Amino acid sequence: MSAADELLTPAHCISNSLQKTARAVARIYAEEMRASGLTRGQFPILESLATVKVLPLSVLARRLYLDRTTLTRNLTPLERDGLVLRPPDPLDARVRQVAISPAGRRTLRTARRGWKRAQKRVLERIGVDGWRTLETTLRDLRRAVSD
Amino acid sequence: MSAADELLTPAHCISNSLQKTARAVARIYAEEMRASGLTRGQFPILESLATVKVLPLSVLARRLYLDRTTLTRNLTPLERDGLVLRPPDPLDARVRQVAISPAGRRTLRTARRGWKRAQKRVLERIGVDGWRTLETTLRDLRRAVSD
DNA sequence: CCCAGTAGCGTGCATGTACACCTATTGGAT
DNA sequence: ATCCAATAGGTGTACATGCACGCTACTGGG
Repeated sequence: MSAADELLTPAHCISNSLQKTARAVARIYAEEMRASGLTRGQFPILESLATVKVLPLSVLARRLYLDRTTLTRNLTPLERDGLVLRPPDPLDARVRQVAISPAGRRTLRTARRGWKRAQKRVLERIGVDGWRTLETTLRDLRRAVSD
Repeated sequence: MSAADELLTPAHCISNSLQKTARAVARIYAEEMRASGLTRGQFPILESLATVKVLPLSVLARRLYLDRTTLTRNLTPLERDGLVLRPPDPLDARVRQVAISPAGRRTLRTARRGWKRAQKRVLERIGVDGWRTLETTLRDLRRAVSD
């Protein structure tokens, strides 16, 4: 009888706990960013692209802890709206790179205002130090389950 | 210039951090539970129903931090496969209750074995004490943003 | 130089997520 | 008794997620 047996009952499911919390928090961000036209899923994609020229799809997917095929789908509306470009890699015809467009940068600047409001709202509830600690814990957890 | 200004840049997005971690962790559970036929989203629904007779849809949705209409969709495959029932409330014709069926309980028992393997795998990585702390933090965060 | 193996991507399918909008029922106010 | 605001729920639409499968292009050993 290990001391951790209690944690091996479904009420303590790590996956569900994360999922529920992600849903609850995501509502705040979705609400504040609605006017920008970007969803809470599209925003991190554009943010990742903002500081680089181009990235292969697979590399971007890994950074976002997203399945490669999921990222392909998520890029569809962004490409349709002209916010991202998909140039080929001149050195390897298999690779389709991803890049943010000028229109994408403009949309991103607008969305950042709503994002900041949401981040502030949640930070007020959780506390700055609380988030610093939690952020580290979550990053460690992601890495621990992804090797 | 507040000490928290650094946390108000998108690289420190609380929503995305939770979302990424939830995706990374969910893969472990999906992998271990695949054979049971239950998804990582269906499992918490059946678990919630296992300890009660019936629940109104809205009450169940609130407990899972799910939008009411999302739960309606998520119940569709469960009802189709005979794992949940949707009896009417004899006292209020507007209410459609949700209940687990005997077949649902059988499936749930099988799925729990896979779930336990996944939970063990993640607990090994994060550590028992790490999860105790994180679990509390996440529950507090959910409640803080949901009032 | 050729081809087997592999790497990078996209699509079909099923499920997950939530907002806008709709219908039906209820219970209280008049 | 009637009306109506509030409540419970479902549907249309759009985006999110990832597995199975298949295609094309590169790569390295013979």
